[in-house]
Amino acid sequence: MLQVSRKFEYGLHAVTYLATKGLGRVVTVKEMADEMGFSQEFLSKAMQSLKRAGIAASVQGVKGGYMLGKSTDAITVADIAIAIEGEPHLVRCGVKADRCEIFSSCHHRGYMNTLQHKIQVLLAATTVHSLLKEVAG
Amino acid sequence: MLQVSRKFEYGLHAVTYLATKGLGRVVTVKEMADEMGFSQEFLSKAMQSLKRAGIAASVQGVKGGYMLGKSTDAITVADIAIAIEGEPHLVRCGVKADRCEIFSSCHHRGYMNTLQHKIQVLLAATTVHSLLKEVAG
DNA sequence: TGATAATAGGGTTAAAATAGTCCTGTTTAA
DNA sequence: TTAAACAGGACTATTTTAACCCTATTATCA
Repeated sequence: MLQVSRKFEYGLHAVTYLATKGLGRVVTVKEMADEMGFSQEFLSKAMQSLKRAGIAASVQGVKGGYMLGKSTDAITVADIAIAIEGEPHLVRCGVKADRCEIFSSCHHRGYMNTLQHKIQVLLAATTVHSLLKEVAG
Repeated sequence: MLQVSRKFEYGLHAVTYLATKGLGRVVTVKEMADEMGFSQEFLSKAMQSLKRAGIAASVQGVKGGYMLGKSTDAITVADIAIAIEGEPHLVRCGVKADRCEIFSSCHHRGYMNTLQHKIQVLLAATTVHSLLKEVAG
């Protein structure tokens, strides 16, 4: 329950990595994968998602790679999560109301939706900029 | 990402079901499974977890079944989650530090631990009693 | 006292989600 | 025109979750 996917972790690490390299510097997926010990192909998928969301920008061709698409204080952890995992659905009936057999008498759907919103607020409250100031504990 | 397991949903529904039946009334797994459209065997596992955590109490033998083990305002959503899923680990390095390849230079471990704690606080802030007053939306 | 209806729980299988790989195409610097 | 990189579709492997099966135990009741 409530565990973040590896793809999200890769994406978050990649963003902080790019951030430490500065806004303009182009970094290859290979460099990041080697540096952090991730699967290059899989990290590549995460980068593509980040690019589509505008969080990263890419340069194609030889000497190509990725860089940040925005400043570090314009990217929140929520942005990265949504880019990589899509909109979260804490509880199943949020996704498929017709599948839930006790939909009409459900006692916790409202609560779960509220909870999901609160978690989203928590994620949106942290920018990459503030994350970089964190010390590993 | 960030989706609750079916076992937890079953458990939560079962607890609210027991709560509506009153503290003393013994209810069988069969009744709950039929009523809510769940797998009887799987719900049974969830009930066993809830019992071990003291959230539910059981009566064995014919005429046996489950009832709540505490009053509804002494059971939080966090209690149910921990009973069924164990302590949550939002991020992997919280589970296996030695497996994480960038442990020493990790920029987000501290943040993730804090985040996890905040989510736990959110879950602990809702009792079954307050949940029953929620209206499905 | 034996049949039955229930919880308790170990072990196994099935299904779904996640993680990772492979391959082909496109872009572009040198 | 070659090579290094991104882009992305399709596939496979692994892991996790969900469900099922089977046996044991408990306790009611005819």
